Amino acid sequence: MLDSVTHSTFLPNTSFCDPLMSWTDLFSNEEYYPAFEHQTACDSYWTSVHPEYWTKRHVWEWLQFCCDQYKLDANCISFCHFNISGLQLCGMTQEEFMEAAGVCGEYLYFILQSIRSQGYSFFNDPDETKATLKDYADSSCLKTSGIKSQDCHSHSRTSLQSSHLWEFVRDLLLSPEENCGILEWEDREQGIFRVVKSEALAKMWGQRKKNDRMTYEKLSRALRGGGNDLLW
DNA sequence: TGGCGCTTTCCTGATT
DNA sequence: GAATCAGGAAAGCGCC
Repeated sequence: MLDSVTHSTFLPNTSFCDPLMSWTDLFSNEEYYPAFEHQTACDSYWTSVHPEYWTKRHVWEWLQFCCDQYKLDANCISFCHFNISGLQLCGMTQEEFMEAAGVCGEYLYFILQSIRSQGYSFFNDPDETKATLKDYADSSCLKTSGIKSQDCHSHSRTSLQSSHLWEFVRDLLLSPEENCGILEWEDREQGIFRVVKSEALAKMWGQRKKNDRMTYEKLSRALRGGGNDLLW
């Protein structure tokens, strides 16, 4: 009852860039994206420009806006696919969006099309916009296999305060500084990871749940029961 | 308050 | 035979 290799569908878009890059990592790359203070959509320059004329930086600001505003899971997004200009972004098909952003791709595509059609008014009528997008998100999430509708709205970026086991494991994998060698990737592209320190993992999970009696046997049972088929 | 989803706990059987 | 792994079942818990 020790180390094991667990397979999940975690982080499907890992072919060309490090999926563990955080927004901080991305926006601290001043060569392409000079440091900027977070702005609301309405006081950002890119909101007043048609998407076709966005620069790469505008595209990334738009992505960040979408993640923040609509609670999209940034972990689903393959950021390297969006290192493109607005013109290239507008040329992407819905399928390409889904390839680049997984379960969020369809949603991002819808948002972009809304901005293209509505222009600046998209940001001027936030209530109506949110309602439209929420309706779309609900229907989109419902028909997206392997992900629960609440997940589309409830969890955003990496947080070690996650209450679900699969979030806890995901966050450990996404946080090497917290990982301490407890988990390590076997094949990151296929989402296969190894539990190196099973007892330590169980102890950490037990501490999280305030359960001194947690064991790896129980933890692994919970992983087998619900985590293996989840889309992370 | 009931339904639902997730986790915990205990158990059994298969495999090594 | 012991250790490990996998899964069934039921209860507990929190959330809506």
